[in-house]
Amino acid sequence: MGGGDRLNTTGALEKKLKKYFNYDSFRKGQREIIEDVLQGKDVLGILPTGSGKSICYQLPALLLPGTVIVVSPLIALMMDQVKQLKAKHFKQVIALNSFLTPIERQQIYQRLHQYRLVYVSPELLQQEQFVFYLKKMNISLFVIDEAHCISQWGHEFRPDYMKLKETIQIIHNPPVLALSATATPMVQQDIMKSLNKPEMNKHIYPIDRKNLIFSIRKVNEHEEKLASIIHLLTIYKLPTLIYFSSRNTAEWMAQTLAYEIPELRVAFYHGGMEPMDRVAIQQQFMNDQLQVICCTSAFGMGIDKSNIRLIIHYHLPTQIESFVQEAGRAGRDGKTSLSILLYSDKDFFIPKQIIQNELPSIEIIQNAFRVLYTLQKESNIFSLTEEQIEQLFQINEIQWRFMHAQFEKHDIIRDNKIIYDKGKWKEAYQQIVDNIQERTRMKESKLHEMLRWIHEENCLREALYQPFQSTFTKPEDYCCSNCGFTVEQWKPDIQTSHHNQPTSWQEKLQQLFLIGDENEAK
DNA sequence: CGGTACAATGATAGATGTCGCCTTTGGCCATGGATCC
Repeated sequence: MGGGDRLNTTGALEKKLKKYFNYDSFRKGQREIIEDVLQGKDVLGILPTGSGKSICYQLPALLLPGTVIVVSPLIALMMDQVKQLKAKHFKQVIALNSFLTPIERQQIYQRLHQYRLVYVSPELLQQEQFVFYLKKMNISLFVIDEAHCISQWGHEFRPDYMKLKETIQIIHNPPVLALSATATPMVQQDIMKSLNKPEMNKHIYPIDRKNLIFSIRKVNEHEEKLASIIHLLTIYKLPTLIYFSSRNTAEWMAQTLAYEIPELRVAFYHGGMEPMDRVAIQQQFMNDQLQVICCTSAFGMGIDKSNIRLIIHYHLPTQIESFVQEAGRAGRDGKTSLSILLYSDKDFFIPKQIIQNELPSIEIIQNAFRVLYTLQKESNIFSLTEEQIEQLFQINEIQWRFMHAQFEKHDIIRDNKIIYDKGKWKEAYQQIVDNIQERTRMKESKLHEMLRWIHEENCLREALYQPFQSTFTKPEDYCCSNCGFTVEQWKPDIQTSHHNQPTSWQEKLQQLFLIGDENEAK
């Protein structure tokens, strides 16, 4: 491609950007990624939150012939994006999910090629019927949004994330764009490996946030945590998230706080709640009708509230990546915000247990092979209900998902049939066991990394970002509790965070037109 | 003892009735979209 062509392309890019998204210029990273994408290269993009990642595929969707497929981890995220695009008069876009009736779904499948942008879950990509239609289409780009989910969820919790590489093959190898706001070099490697794309063009930008203050407070008893939280919430009436590793504790804290601080508007949020309730709580928090949410890790992805000022960790996550994500939900507007982790030595046990429960034990694997062998002798058809599986294999649903994915991977179960081969089974058993041991070791070392950070004596900021990138920006004023910061000296900017502050007419108009946050975050 | 999602299915309680039925004022039946496991 000659220089002249390049210039024309660039001009066209900006024109489209203005026309469809009403931005005058690109933000850092966007142009570089889009140019690579338009040239058909495979791209891995790590851009900080609020930097307009979605433009990186939405704009190419308008320019490229054919359809762009976007793999998204949450239905709510897909719906949100589609809503925003439709408000911008980008109509050839759809989110496919279980909210559609089977009839609607059929109709959409048949005219799928008419859409420029199609959002799907990784699970849907395993539906044969859906892939049947995809195969016949011209797919110009295959996007994985929130690509760290491959690494974070794909190995056990949502194994369909690990099958994306097969889908990419089946739909005739379109260019791939993987995007995330949080990925250590290790996670980047994992993403590229699981997509079977070792040669992706990397566009990595720093993700450190200089407006966040990091603070760790060590306590002896849980009562001290409660006292600390009550103290903090009495001083600071700010949009706040408190993270827990257990649903019960989150509920208990919400109730206790409501009792202890009567004027506080507080709620709890976790994955075990009704979908309707979850949406309601989230909305009330967004609209500043709720000030504090006691939540598990279920609360976060897709929460686009710019003025969260305080993140408290009552429990510690199993890895630094999760902590950075959760703490990073504060101060999206760039204003100084505070992350406080409350730690007692006993807390080590919870993440340790969670890690242990994620994968089946060796005994369970042995038993599973025995059970499968017995079943296979009677009939090679594998059809059991969930209850039967839990009974026979002594396993929970999540562990079974992992096992089932492993059995399919090693060709022990195929199309609900058990295929017996002594040699193959023996080898598969060894590989599965090795895999589990390796994964568990890795998780434990990640937990230790988290604990090492908690016990760090030098700058917390430096130690926190060190696994992610080589450099970071040191703030002028407050840095962390190891660099002389104490909670008492913090004077947050109350102006923008107080719920009674009237929003400007521009903001109201923006909300009305569902234009989203992309203009505000600087 | 502890956490994350999606899709697809079957059971269930509650609303509806392009003039539902029968009769007088609600009770009963078939139907098929939400909701809960």
